Amino acid sequence: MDAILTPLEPEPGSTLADIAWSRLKRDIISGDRKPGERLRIERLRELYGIGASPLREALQRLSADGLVIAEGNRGFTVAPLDPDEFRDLTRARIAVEREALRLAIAQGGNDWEGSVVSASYLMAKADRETSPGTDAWEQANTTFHRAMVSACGSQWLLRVRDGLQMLAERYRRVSVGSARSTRDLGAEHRAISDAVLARDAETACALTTEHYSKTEEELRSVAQP
Amino acid sequence: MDAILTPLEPEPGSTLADIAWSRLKRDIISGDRKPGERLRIERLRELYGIGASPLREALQRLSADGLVIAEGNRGFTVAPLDPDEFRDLTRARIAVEREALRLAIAQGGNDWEGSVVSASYLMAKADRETSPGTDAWEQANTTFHRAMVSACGSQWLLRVRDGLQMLAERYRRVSVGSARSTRDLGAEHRAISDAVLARDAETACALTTEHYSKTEEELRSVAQP
DNA sequence: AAGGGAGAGATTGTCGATAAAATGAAGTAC
DNA sequence: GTACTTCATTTTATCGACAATCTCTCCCTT
Repeated sequence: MDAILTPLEPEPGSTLADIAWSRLKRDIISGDRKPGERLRIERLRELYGIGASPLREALQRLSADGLVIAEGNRGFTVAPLDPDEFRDLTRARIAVEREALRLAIAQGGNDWEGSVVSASYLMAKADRETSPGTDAWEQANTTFHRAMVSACGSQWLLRVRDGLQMLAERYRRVSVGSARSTRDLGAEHRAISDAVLARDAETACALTTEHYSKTEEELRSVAQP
Repeated sequence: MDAILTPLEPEPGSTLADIAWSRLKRDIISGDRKPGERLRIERLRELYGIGASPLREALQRLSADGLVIAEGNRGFTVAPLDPDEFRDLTRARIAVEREALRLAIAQGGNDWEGSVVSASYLMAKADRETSPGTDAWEQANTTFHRAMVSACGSQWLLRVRDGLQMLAERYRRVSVGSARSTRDLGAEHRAISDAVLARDAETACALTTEHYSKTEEELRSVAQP
């Protein structure tokens, strides 16, 4: 009896600041808000129909997340994209992910194995039917890589990993399209999940490292023609 | 000519939201704001003499940092301390720090070696003259461990590391005092910096892992008598 | 051409009003 | 006595107007 008149997400415990955060995040990651773009409060108010106070709170959170740059008395901008920063980000991501992967492979139980199989199946489907840059593919990719490490046993390691993955996703989504890839991503994903299910930590780490590095090199070559 | 009448930090580009963030952070880490304590805006306004809007923005940032819990329509609280979470945190911290340490040892140049020597000297002094929990010791400790990994070559890895270190510091500062330690922290620190300067990555990683793990176990034994 | 404002425009912060939600205390039915 | 309502109180979240502060540009003086 309450499903008809719901002008905004009626999720329990949600505030306008939360909604603004989640929408801005989505739009920045998808490239809808361009890197370097100034985020003027007045404009955002019109765009999102949300008042200044919740918007400012959301922008502060996003600046802690690394998606937005806040400069005192000079407002907010979408964090710029920089090939060197993506290299840096990739290095950090590989470092964190390798450790998480080793821990997950060492400690994961049956539930984890099940989620790995499930995510691999959906990833294979997405690799066949869609391509990088689409919402569907990106979501499958996010879920796939997260499933591999989800049993690492540390919520904090996962939280850190998720943050880095989010930043990397923005780089990929914005840069993709101009990249004519010769890679077989389906094969790479399959190899990773095979190694994970075989509990071969060293191979899984090596493959994942290569997987992320290749993406980084690919985007680098696009940025510097 | 502007150093006399400065009621608030006159640092360029600083806003009240920044000041509120930094003060709240300091007070939470030092244990001045107790774990689990409710952070009512009205009360904080009186305490810090800052309006509601900048305070809310600061609290949102702190919630992204992990020091504050924000629950929609139920306000903000200082993140609680939980021995299990500290174990989790320590695991994540060790994972990140090991990778950063390996990278720094592999890539560090002369400047880095110099900063390691300098930080070790000051750490040794602090280990002799102060004890864990004091501002002086904690600052030396923070600088010491950061110096070891500062040449890792990834700003993002450092940023993540700093965030975890900050959270861990709060656990240590709040829990210390009740702990009657039998450790020789000076010796542990010396061993670490020796291994680092000898470019012995494996030993340095092993010693750092043990160093952090011992702290975690010590605090665990305090929490469950 | 360098330096120093003046002033326009943005950003940040304050305050009070109001809406929305959670809390807690009675009260009521069973 | 327990569980469920109701209702007043308190807390939180949001808005909108205004004030204060800062930034940046442009123009003027020297």
